Amino acid sequence: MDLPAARRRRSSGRVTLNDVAREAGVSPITASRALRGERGVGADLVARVQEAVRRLGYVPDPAARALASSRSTQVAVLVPMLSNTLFVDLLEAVHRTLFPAGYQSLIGVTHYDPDEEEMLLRSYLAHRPAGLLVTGFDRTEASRQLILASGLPCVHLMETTEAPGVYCVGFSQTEAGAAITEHLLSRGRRRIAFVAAQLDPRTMQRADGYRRALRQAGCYDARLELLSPDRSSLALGAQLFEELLATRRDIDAVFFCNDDLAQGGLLAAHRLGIEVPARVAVAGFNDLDGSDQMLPPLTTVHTPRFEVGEAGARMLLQLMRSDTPVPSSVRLPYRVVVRQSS
Amino acid sequence: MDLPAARRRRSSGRVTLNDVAREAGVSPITASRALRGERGVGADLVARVQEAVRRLGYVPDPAARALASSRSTQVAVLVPMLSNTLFVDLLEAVHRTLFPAGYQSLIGVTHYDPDEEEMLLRSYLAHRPAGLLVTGFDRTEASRQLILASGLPCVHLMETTEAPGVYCVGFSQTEAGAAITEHLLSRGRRRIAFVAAQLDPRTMQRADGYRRALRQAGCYDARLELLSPDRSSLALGAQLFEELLATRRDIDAVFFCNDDLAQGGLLAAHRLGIEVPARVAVAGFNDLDGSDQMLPPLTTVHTPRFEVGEAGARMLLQLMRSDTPVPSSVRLPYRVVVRQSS
DNA sequence: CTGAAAGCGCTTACAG
DNA sequence: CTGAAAGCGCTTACAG
Repeated sequence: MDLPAARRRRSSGRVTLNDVAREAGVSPITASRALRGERGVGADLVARVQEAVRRLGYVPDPAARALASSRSTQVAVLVPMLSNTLFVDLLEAVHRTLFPAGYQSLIGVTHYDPDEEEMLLRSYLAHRPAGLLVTGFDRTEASRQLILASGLPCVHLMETTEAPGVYCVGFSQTEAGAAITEHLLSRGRRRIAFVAAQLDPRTMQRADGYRRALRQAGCYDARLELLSPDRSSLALGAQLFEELLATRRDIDAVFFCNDDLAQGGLLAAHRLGIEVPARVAVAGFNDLDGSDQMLPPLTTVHTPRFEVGEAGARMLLQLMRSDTPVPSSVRLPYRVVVRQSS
Repeated sequence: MDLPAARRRRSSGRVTLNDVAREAGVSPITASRALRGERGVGADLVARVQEAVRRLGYVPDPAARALASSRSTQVAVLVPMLSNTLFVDLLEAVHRTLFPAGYQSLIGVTHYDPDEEEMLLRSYLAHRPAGLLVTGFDRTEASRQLILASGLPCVHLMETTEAPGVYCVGFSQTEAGAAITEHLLSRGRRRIAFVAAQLDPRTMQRADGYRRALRQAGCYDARLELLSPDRSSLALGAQLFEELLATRRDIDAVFFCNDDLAQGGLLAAHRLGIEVPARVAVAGFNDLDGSDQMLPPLTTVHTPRFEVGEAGARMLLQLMRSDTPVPSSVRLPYRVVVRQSS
């Protein structure tokens, strides 16, 4: 054991593919192919390899695999913010779909900042992920180039486009915004305010839907929009609702761009003694936890984030297998949930 | 270019450490050392290497690094559930501390299931993380062994122990549970109910604190505990509150083990026309988003999850540098936040 | 303080 | 359908 070769060993005692191959009486290449389910390997050999794996307790080394194949089993998933529970649900669905297929989610939170997204992208791309899941289409030109140059399969979540070669799963934020506005119109409301925070692209698409619906009804009034770049929260919703009521006294409805704001607005209405929906109807967006518990229960749009996460992950799985998903753009249904606040 | 050697090339065109070394006129080993800030490299050489890195746009390959050093720059972080925004805050603080130091968080969600934690641990350990951040101490024996056998630095979050060799940052869930109960006692309440969901270890520690405080005051009554193994949510809080009021009519206060339950309870009280705090005082735990907006604003315990995340990540950073953190167990302060619900 | 050699544990590309 | 050789891009261990 004092041979130079032995002294140079750095072996960690880890069970390697070589050990498995020897145990199964095949070559390492065959063992590798058998493990990865590459077809063209005899069924008997596959069985022998799997048995050897079980007996030895072999665990493949992702680092070695990534180095040799220049592709890991990690999928980078970029979302704006976890305090918006919408994205927690999305991640949950992504994880449930990807993990059983052998992929880990490498979660990145961009805080709605394109520059931060670009930085995360650089960092994660170095890890040779097997694929990319990103939120929406709004990013820096450099980010776009990074994604393109990586040549990695990439699926865009939450929004859709028909641009060729772009894979995406989402729903129409604009139409959903219009739908909830039309619901308020159908209740006889005419002075419908729009209150938004964060002002990210999807929020502004909802704003577009709101505007379109009101213009169509001949009720649009730009002064009824209250937009704040601050982070969305119940407290901000309450504050904006108060501000709205103090400055636009004739409104008869409010569409909040997210349920947390709407919940805050509803609580503020209580505090101010403003009757909902008698005096003002209130609607939210996303159908988050607690909205059905509010007083009165909140009318909102139930968005298919679980479905988006699952379908998006499935599409990515196809791309990673070099299959071509058809269609490349999937638009999922949302649902207006009418409760007592409108 | 038709030499056998050339035909076998798989080069991805990637800029490698070799390129950097050549550009800087040093050996790859020296370049490697200079990049990792290993001391014992001449300052002039370090500068030349860094200049070459900049010029070539070199990005180190984490897979190759992990394979060669059997250590990656990823830190596995295991939390129970992201729908409890407590853990979103924790992760945020962890990421803010680890990322600038060159580490990525590999987030794993256990869903409060020790078996799922074990599975995630196996999967993540294969990735040779540089360190481990786990929630609490309650896990399978196999998980414990996996962590031990990995030899990786590991910091436990949210709870503390004085057991030697165990690194942890948290606060006393038991004392915090006792403190909020004592606050209710100090308000003259004597029939104080305890309502809990999920029933994870930390929830049960809060229950212990509740019991201890009430026993000390001679007010403990086991029938005032309402424990549900279901997932915590506003809806469940509302339901449990109704159940409590229907079956324990003489209570004068409720301590909910988490703010989401308490918020649901407060909303249920409104619906039922039960005055808070006149008829029943209500207290929560964690001080989550919206608790200050409730009607009335919720009395709760503000828990130091940002601080736990940051201090825990810092401690892990020390361990990964092979420093020995002193002390090995850090107990952070919580704060009883008295609002109008009590 | 710097370097030449070997190796980490896989997979790719070629051959048969 | 199976395999021997080379290589992925780093770092470790040894030497000077």
